[in-house]
Amino acid sequence: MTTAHGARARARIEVTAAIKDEARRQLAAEGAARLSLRAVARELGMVSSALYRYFPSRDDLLTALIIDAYDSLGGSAEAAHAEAAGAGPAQRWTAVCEAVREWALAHPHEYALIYGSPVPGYTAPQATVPAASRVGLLLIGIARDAYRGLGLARPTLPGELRPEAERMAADLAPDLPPETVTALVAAWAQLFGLVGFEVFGQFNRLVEDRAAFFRHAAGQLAQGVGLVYPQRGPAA
Amino acid sequence: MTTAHGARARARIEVTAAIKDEARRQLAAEGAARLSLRAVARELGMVSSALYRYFPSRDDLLTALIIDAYDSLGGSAEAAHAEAAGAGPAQRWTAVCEAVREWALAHPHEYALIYGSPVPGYTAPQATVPAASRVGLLLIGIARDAYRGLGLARPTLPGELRPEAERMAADLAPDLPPETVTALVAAWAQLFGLVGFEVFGQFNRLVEDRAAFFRHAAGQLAQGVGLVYPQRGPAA
DNA sequence: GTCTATAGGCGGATAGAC
DNA sequence: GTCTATCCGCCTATAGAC
Repeated sequence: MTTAHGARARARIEVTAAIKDEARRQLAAEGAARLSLRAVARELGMVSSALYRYFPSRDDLLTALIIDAYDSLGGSAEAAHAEAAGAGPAQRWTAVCEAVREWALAHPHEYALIYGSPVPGYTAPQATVPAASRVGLLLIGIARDAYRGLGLARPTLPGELRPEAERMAADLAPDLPPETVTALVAAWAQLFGLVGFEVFGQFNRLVEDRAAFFRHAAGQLAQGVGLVYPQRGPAA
Repeated sequence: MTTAHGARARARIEVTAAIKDEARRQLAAEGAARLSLRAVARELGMVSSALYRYFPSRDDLLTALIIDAYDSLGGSAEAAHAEAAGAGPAQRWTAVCEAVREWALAHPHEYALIYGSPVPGYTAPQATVPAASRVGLLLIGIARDAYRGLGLARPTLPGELRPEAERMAADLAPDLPPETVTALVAAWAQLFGLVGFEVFGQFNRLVEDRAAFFRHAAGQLAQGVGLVYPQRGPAA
């Protein structure tokens, strides 16, 4: 019984994975807006109606792909952060940014799925939120470490923005100065601006040494957040 | 003869405009990837084959929409810049950034068309380049004015990036310091990161007073470029 | 869980009459 | 420039047999 159940469960997992893999391939060829259950089934040698046993609709497949993409990106970023564990906040910041960039360049279509144009007619369910938050939480954590270690400069803030800054801080990181939280949110958006421009080709014929350009820009972002005291950790 | 020609030419222009208008409406409903000549024709009470007299293919219609979008955005930005003509570089910078943001919020689907995910299978022809460059040229012009008026701080640049910076400067603005050109390109990408996050909904439940948030962030971008001496112009 | 069959659509693009 | 007709393809989703 358990064996049979186990085998069935295993088969289900494998087929589900195969469907998602093929769907990802199609994401590259057709884009999320034209992702088609039928085409996925055809490519897998299945019949389209069989897929409905795994994903009740096209949108559910899309949701699964989105969560996978966020988790894949989040995992890469967390791994890079863990590898830089001994370094100072500025280095760890840059390590995370570079991991985001590298993941995006390696998975442009999944990047487009999560940070590109929304798919018309589709709205991501709340179930995507935890996975989507991972990179942001990582960046907040780096700022928090710097703050606790007094390695954080406090950015300036116009009075006009103070109420909003306090609201954001209460929501995202009540233990950090509102100025820092505001700068973090801005840097987060700007990071994906840099990455998106590169992935989507806006830097074509404009920036050649994109790795060096990005490294510098990411460092400037760290500075904007206030991570200005690069504390060398134990020897690498 | 000339009258007949004129009438025909006028009719052609009007129908072309109607096709593009309807196509823009569909962009909102379906997205660029699913833009369909047939659906446009249906909505206009035409027959699909008639559209081919105006646009030889779906991609040509897409190209026309892209150029229109870039021109619309560029025009808005240029108008905002002209209105701020008397102000200092930092104010003019912020005016242009805010015009970009407002245009994007007013035309989210056209924004997605030009700065969102690329449409799979479509590559924009060189004909889009001049329209696409307008905002960038405006930003370069502001920095140039500041530079000529000695109102420009020179950003720092790591040695690693110097060759690339010099290459970019030679391409984009040989009269400006390479450090400035590099900072400009980064700020340009970051500007669209901020705008994109807002337009595509990444700030939902996160940033509430988005206008104030953006104004501040745009000002920080200006500072990163070196536009730090706000010279008040003649009274507004 | 997979199959066939079916309903009820949709698309790009072309030929050839008018 | 617009029409009809046509080629040949595509899609989501369901019913019901096995």
